[in-house]
This record gives sequence, C-alpha cells and structure tokens, in this order.
Amino acid sequence: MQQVRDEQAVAAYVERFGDVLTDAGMPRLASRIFAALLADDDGRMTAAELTETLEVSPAAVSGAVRYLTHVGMIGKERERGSRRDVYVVRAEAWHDAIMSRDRVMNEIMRSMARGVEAVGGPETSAGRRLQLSVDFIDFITRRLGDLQEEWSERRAKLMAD
Amino acid sequence: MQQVRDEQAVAAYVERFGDVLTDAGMPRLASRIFAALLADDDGRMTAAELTETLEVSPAAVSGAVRYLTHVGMIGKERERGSRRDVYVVRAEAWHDAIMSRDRVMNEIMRSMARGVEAVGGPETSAGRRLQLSVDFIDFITRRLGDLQEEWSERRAKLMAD
DNA sequence: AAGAAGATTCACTATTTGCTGAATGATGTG
DNA sequence: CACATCATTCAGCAAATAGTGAATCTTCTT
Repeated sequence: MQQVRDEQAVAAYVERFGDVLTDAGMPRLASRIFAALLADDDGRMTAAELTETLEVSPAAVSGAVRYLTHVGMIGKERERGSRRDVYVVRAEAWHDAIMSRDRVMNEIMRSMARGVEAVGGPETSAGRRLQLSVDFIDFITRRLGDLQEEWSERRAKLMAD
Repeated sequence: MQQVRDEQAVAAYVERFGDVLTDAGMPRLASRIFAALLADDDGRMTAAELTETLEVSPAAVSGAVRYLTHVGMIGKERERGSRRDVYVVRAEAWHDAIMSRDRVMNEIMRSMARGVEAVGGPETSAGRRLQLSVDFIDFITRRLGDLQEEWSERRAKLMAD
C-alpha cells in the first residue's frame, strides 16, 4: 500500500514542524527550510523551490541557508555545469546539531572553570559549587560523545539489512 | 591558602560568564542572575541584592527570575515572617536545564513521528528519513536519562567522603 | 566577450524582545 | 486597621532580528 503523497498535507506539516523547531530556538525561516527538506521526497531542493513553496524572497533563503549550513544541518551542492545550488538535508544533521550544542557546553564549562579562580579558589564554597558544575557538564558531554559512536555502529548494522 | 575574595574580580567574572550563557541562548538578564548566584558565596541572593549588584530594575529581576524558576535552574524561597524573596541556585540546576531541553527534544520527536504519516507513510523515502531521525533522537534522549542517574549515584558517593 | 540566470549583499521596514518607571498588589508590622 | 515594604504587572521605549526589494557579484552559455 503505497500512499499517494498529498502535497497540501505535506505543506501543512512543514509549517507545524517548523513552528516546533522555532520554539526550540531555531530562527523561523531556517526552521521551515529544514522542515521542508526533511519532508521532501528526495530530501533535495533548490533555492528556487524553497522560495516558491515557502513563499519568501530569495534573499531570505540565502540568509537562512547560510545559517543551516553553518551549523552543519544541511549541505549545499551544485551540479557541475549549473548555477543553481541544491540543498540537501545531511544524514548527520541531528548528530551535528547536538554536537554543536556540545561546543556551546564546552564554552560554558571553560568559563566556569575560570570562575573557580575568580571566586577565590576551589576551597571556597562558591568555588566548590562551580567546580561541581564543571564536573557535571564534563561528565555529560564526554558520555554524549560515546553515545554518538554507539549510534553510528547501531545504524551501520541496521543499514546492513 | 585561603584566598581573599576580590568582589571586583567576581563582578567582572559574572559579566563574562553571563555573556557565555547569553550566547548559549539564555536571555541576557537571566544569564547574569544565574551567573551571580553561582558565584555568590553562599549561593543565595535577595531580589534587592540582585537589582543592586547587577544594576537593573526590580521589574526586570522579577521577569528574569520567573524564567529561571520556570526552567528549574533556581529556586525561590522566603523566610517566614519576611517579605523578601531569596533566590538560590538549585543543586540540580544543570540537570534540570538539560532535562528541559530534553522536553523540547521530545516535542520535536513527536512532531517528526506525525510527519511520517503526513509524507505518505514509512515506506516512502521521506518517511524513512523522518523515522530515522525519530529513532536517533529517541536513542539519545533515553540514554541521556540514564546518564543523569549515573551522575546522581556518582555524586552521592563523592559526597560521602 | 556579452548576456542571462542564478546567488548574495545592502539599505530599509516591521516585528519581537528586554528593560524601565509608574501603578498596583500582596504581606508582614506597629 | 493603617502603614510600610517588598514583589509584580503594565504601558511604553530602545535595541535586536528577520524579512523585502533593488543592486551587485558569479558563473555558465553562446
């Protein structure tokens, strides 16, 4: 039973899912573009397609797409002998999105580590509190790295079927 | 060697760390308040202290503090027979912050799961792509829960010293 | 080399967000 | 019960953000 693709339903879904991503902190148009790519049949859309289906200006697409490629959630490709960029949702989109958060976490950790000194060293109560936070973040981010690997393996096995 | 606490250095640190948190997506004043509490000697400050040391209006503190309590990073207490609230950084601040992100992740996951149907079911290529994303997020968030537990135990042991 | 098709940049506008000051509300004290 | 002390809410303002349209830059075609 191969269902027929109801483009209108898909469009509606793109908007709903876009909203969810926006609530999660992603810029609005970037959210909609990512949603559109995820829901697109072959996960590949040109800038022109995006401006048309999302009803925004090419300029806006350009900016949003820069953001998405920057955080590694989509890739920009160009078929040789063509001028149009085609954007593809990367297989590692979520992986990278989480890892980019990880980078932020690392910043926080480093700043807190410096804070230990600023408040008078690890013997002070503020110092202890900061250090404990550092330890926690460190623990979580390390383990998160392991999880990504575990997933890659698990996925590889599934793909082998 | 118990260092003397240099309040000026602490204040400077609060601003730097506040910036880091803001970059991570936390509203500006909320970041500064959380930083101030983390760096405070006993991790407890009244609203008045906050307005004074951070040089903002009581109204602003009220709003920022609402945000922070909402995401569970600080607690509001009031000593009986007093009108002043005292805000304390919760021991589980980071834990809860991460878990609250987790709630967001769950929203995303649920939305993508609904998307599988919208794009024509799990047999379509878009459906497969969405389902794979769901699986990944599911995997990560579950494991993240385990990690929090592991940390609690680890921490309990350390505290026993 | 000229032209066309596309992407990007830039100046501007509209919306959203974070803060202030003033007014209002809540809660303890004489 | 009236007053004082704090917290909160609300209208307004200032700064940041996301998008538009026009101009510019790139790159393929002929």
